Amino acid sequence: MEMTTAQICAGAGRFAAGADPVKRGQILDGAKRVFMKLGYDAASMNDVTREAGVSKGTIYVYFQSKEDLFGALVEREKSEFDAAIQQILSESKTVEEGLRRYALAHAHFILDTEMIPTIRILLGVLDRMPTLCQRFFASSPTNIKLLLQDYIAAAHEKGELSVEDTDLAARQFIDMSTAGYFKKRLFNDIPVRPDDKEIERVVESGLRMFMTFYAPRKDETSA
Amino acid sequence: MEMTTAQICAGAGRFAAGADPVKRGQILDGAKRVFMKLGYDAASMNDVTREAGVSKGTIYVYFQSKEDLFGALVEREKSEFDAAIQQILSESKTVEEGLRRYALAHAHFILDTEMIPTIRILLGVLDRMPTLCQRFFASSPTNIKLLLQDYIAAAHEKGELSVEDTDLAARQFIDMSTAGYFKKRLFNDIPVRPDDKEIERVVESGLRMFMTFYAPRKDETSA
Amino acid sequence: MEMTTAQICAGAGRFAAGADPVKRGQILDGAKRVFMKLGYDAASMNDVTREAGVSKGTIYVYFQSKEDLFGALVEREKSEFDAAIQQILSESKTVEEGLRRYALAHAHFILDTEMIPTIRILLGVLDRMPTLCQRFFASSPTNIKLLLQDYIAAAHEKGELSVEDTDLAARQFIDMSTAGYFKKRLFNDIPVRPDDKEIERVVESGLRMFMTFYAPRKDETSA
Amino acid sequence: MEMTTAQICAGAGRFAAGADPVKRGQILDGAKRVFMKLGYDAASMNDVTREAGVSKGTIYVYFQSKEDLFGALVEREKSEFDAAIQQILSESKTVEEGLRRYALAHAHFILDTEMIPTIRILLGVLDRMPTLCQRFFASSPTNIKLLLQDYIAAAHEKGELSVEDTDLAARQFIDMSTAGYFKKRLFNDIPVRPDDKEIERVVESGLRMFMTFYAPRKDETSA
DNA sequence: AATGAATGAGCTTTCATTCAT
DNA sequence: GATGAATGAAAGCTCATTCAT
Repeated sequence: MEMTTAQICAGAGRFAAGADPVKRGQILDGAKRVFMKLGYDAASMNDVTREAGVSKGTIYVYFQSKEDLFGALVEREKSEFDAAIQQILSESKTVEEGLRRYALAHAHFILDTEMIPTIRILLGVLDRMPTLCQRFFASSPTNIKLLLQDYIAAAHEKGELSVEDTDLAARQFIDMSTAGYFKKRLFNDIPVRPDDKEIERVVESGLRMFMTFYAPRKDETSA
Repeated sequence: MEMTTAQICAGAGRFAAGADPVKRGQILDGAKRVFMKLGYDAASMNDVTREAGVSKGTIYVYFQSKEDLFGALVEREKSEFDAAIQQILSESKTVEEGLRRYALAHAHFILDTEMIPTIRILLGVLDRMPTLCQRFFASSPTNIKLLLQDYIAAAHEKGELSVEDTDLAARQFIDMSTAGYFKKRLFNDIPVRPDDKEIERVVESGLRMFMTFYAPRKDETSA
Repeated sequence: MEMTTAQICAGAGRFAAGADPVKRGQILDGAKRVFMKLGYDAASMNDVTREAGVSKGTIYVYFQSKEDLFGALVEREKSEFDAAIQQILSESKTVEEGLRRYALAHAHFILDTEMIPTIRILLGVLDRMPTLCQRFFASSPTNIKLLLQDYIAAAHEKGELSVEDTDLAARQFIDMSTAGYFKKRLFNDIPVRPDDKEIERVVESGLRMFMTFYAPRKDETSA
Repeated sequence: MEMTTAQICAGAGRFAAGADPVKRGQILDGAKRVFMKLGYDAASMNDVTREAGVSKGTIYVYFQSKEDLFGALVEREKSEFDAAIQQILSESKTVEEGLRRYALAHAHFILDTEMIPTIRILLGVLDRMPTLCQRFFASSPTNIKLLLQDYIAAAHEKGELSVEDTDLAARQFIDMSTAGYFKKRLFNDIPVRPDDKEIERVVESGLRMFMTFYAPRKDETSA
C-alpha cells in the first residue's frame, strides 16, 4: 500500500498504532486535568479531547475506552509516586532521624501531590472498577508501609527499637505522621495543605510519642 | 381501626404530599442499596425505582432530584451516626477507661456501619456537591473529634493528663484508634472489618502509647 | 349501598355524576386562568387543580381529559361571545349608524375580551384539534360576518347601499373596522388595546371609505 | 474531485462542527414538516429525527435545543419571506399600478407560502417565547407595512394620493388586500388558498375602494 | 363525590463510541 | 494515523391519568 499524502503530513509511520509516547503523554496530561477537576463520570471524552488538543478518534487509537484511559492515568500517577517513595529512608544516622525523614517525606507526598484528588476519584468508582483501585491502593500506599515496616524491623533487630508487632507499629506511625491532616485534606475540610512548620510540628509530636513508647526502656535492659 | 368524621372529610390522604415517612424511608432504603452498590453516577433513578419498589413519579414527589435524594440519604446516615456518637463518653471512672470506651465505640462505628461506602461516594462527588459533602464531613467526623477534645481538655484540667495541644492530641488519638484500618477499609484493602479482638488489640496499643506520652510524669508533679 | 359519612359531609347526592354546575364553573374558571396564561401544552392539570381549588380526581369526574376540559372551556367562551354578538345591529335609524354601531361593537369585542389569547391558543393546537377549532372559528367569527352580511343585503334591497357582492363587502368592512389592530394585538405588537378614541377614529375612517364606495351614486340613480 | 494537500492535512471534515449547511438544511426541512404538522409541543425531537433522517445527536450538534431549532426554522421562513418582499414596488407607472402589484404580491405571499402554519405555531407559544415571536412579527409583517407606507407617502407628496394618515391608510390597504382571506386561512376556514382569479377580484375591489377614497378629488384641486 | 398519591409512558438531552473521509 | 460528524442507548425528569381510600 502506498503512503498517502495524509500520512506524510502527519509524520505517520514512525510508530506502531497508538505507540507515539509523546502523543500518549499529551492525552494523559489532558485527561489528568479533566478528571482531577470534574471526577470520573462528570468528565466527558469531549472534555479530554479539548484539553488534550487531540481528536476523539486519536484517543481511541491510544486507549480502548474511557475506563482504559482512566486506568492508564492512574497507573502513571502510581508510577511517579512509587518512584518518589524509593528515595526515602536511604541513609540516616539514627532511627529517630530515619523516622523523621520518612514521616516528613510521607506527609509532603500525601499533602502536596495530586494524591488527594486521585484518591477521591478512585474511591468514587471503587465498586465499578475494583481491579483498577486495588492495583493502585494495594501498591502505592502499601509500599510505603512495607518500606517502613522493614525499617522498623531492622531497628528492632539492632536493638534501637523494641517492637513486637512491626505491622501495627508502622501503621500507627504513618497515621500519626499526618495526624488527621490526611482526612482533613481528603474531606476538603482544609482547602490547602498546612504549612511546613505545622507539618514539622505534627511529625515531631508523633515521632516523640512513637519513640517514647517503642524505644527500649533503660530499666528493662539493665534489669 | 376507627376514623373520625373529621378525618374522613379531610380526605383519604393521611399525609401531606410527599410526607408519608414510611414511603420516604422505603425509597431511601432502595436508594441506599443502589448508591452503595454502584456509586452516585452509575446509579440510575430507574435502578432506585426497581430497588425501592416505587414508581419514578413517586420518587419525584418525595425528592426534587437525584441529587436531592442522595443528599437526603447522606443526611439520614449522618443522623444515625450522630445519634450513636452522643452515647459515648457518658461516664467512666478513669480517663483511661473513658478513652478506651471512646476508641472502641469510634472504631466500631467507622468500621461497622455504612460509613465507609458513604464516604467513598461522597468523595467521588466532592467537587460537584461541595455543600453536601461539607455538611457531612464538617459535622459527623468533626463532632467526634470535638467531643474527644473536650474530654481530653477536662482530663488535663483535672491533672489526669498533661496535654498542651488538645486539638492535636485528639486527632492523634483518633487516628491511632483505628491505626490504618480506616484507610484499609476505605481503600477496600480488606473486604470486611477486622474482628472484635483485633480491634481491641489495636485500640489497646494505641491507648497505651497515648497514655505513656500524655500521662503526667511523676517527676514533673513532684518537682 | 348505604350512604357513607363522606357523602354526607360533601353534601353529595344532589347532582348526578359531574353535574354540579357550580363546581363545573369553578373548574372552568381555574382552567381559563391557567390556559390563558400558559397556553395549552404548557398548562398542566396540576396547575388547573391549584388554580381551581379542586382535586385531580374531581376534574376527571367533570371532564374526560385535558383536551375535553379545554374544549368545554372554548365552548363556554364561544357562547359568551355569541350571546354578546346578538345584541348588535338591533335597531338603528340609518345604515351608516347601524354600521358604525356594528364596527364599534365588533372592535371592542375583539380587542377587549379574552378573544385574542383564546384565538392564539386555538391556533397553536389547530392541527391536533381540528374539530374543536372549527366549531369555534366557523361559528363565532363567522356569525359576526353573516349578521353583517344580512344587514348589508337588506340595506342594498332598500337602496341604501349599492352592493353586488355582500360577502366580500362584509369581509372588507370587518377588516377595516379594526384596520390592523386585530393583527397587532394577535401578534402582541401592542400589549394592550388602543384607547376608545383611536378605535373610534379608525372605525370612522373605515366607515367613510366603505360608504364612499358602496353608497348609491346620485348620478347613477338619477340616470 | 481533486483535493489539495492542505485540505487533506486539515482533516477530513469539510466544515466546522455543526456548520455543514446541507445537513443543517436537511434538519430544518424535517423539522419544518414535523412542526407544521403537529405544532411546537406535540412535535417531539424523535419525530424530527425520523423526518429529517438524522440521528438525535446530530440535531443537537447543529441546534442547542428544541427551542433553538424552532427559532432557526422561524428565522429561515422569515428570511425567505423578507427576501421576496424586497422585490415588490420596484417600478410602476402609476400609483394604482404600484398598489395593485403590491396587493397581489402580498396576498400571494401570505396565502401561498408556509406563512400561515408558521404564524399559527408562533401564536401558540407566544407567551413562552416572546422574543422569538417579536423578532418574527415585528419584522416581516411590519416590513411590509412600512414599505407600503413609504410608497403611499411618496404618492401623497407627488399629489397622486391625498392621504393624511399614511400609517392608517397602509393598514387599511393591507387588510383589504386579503379581505378576510388571511383570517379564513389562519382559522382554517378554507383548507387551501383561493384561486388566482378570486384573489385578483378581491384585490381589485379593495384597490378601487381605496382609490375612490384616497385619490385627490377633482373639485378639491380645482377649488 | 372527592381526594391526591401513585403510575409509567414519553419527553428532551447527553455522551461513549464508531467510521467514512 | 488522524479527524470529528454521526450514532443511538440511556439518562433525569414530567405529567395526564387512575384508583384505593
